[in-house]
Amino acid sequence: MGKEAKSLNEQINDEDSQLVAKYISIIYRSMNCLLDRELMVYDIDRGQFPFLIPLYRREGISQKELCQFYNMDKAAAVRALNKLEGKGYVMRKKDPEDKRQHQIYLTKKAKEFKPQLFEIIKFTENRMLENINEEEVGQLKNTLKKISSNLGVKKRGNDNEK
Amino acid sequence: MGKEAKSLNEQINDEDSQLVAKYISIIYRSMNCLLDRELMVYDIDRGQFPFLIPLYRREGISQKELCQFYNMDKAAAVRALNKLEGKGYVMRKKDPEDKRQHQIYLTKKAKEFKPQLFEIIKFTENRMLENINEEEVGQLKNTLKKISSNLGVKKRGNDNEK
DNA sequence: CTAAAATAGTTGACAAGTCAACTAAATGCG
DNA sequence: CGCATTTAGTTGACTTGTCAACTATTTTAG
Repeated sequence: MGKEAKSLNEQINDEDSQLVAKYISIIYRSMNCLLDRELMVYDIDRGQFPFLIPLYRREGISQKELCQFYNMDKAAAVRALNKLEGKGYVMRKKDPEDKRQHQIYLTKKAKEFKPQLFEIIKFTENRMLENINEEEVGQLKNTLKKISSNLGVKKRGNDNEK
Repeated sequence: MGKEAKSLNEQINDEDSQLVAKYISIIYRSMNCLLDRELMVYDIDRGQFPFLIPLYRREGISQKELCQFYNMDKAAAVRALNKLEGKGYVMRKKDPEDKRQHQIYLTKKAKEFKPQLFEIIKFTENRMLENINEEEVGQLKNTLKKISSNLGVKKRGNDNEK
């Protein structure tokens, strides 16, 4: 196999190599690796930090609302918040008006971590979007938003019609 | 709960709700759910079928090449191919010229499955891209390709510089 | 030629995330 | 009211996928 310089992607260059689904999964996984590396020195993982973001805007929201923010399974939220609580980033309080729900609050540790976290988020976002101009990014977000909403809301376990 | 019609995303509508990273992960997960549902009736899972795609174009390629096609970890390929082999979709042969490598071939079962598989792939792709015109899709693929290459190749375990 | 380095594949341990089944509280309807 | 349904959260079992450490070949340099 002396000079097999061309990758499979260069040799096989048809529709199936250009699927949006393929790009999405490659980007998702690569992005995760990048985040793992950036977060390595901190006491928090890729699966947990996203839940802090909506909380920085508004504390006291419920796990349900956090799930909706990311269209994510309830079980994932429980587990991420358990870890965040264990590591001292959030506190859960029973909602006095509806004892099924929790109200989630940030600790001092989480508030102090905010600048570093947003630095990492910005870094990652910039890294992904290197050499892509602002207009193109705007168009991208627009299209991705449509795709999310095309796929959206059709979960089975969580909240079905009726 | 009475009239809490606005979701968190509608209330909190700043930069952090518009991150490309956020859209990517929402789309990735929703797309997986959709695929799981479509594949449910077949004897193959979401983690396995992607490896068939390059094989439909060219048989005999190695696990390494399959990994490169998806920028995926070697371990993931081993496991997916073990399942594909177990279910009778592929066969592995030792490459006679380099006994470290395997050459991977499709079975009759895999070849017969091809039309249904491509139907599902097309369905999923169409579902994601509903109401998005061709030009926009082209632009999207273009941008996603740039992002993949911005993130690309910087794996630690697999093949580093030098 | 031979020892060292690189490469393909494998395995174990782990994180993330889904689904399904469950609990407990709240709501709705007879 | 009081029973049935819905809802928020929890748990167990499972699939994907990563990293790190390992084996067995192959390649490279001395």
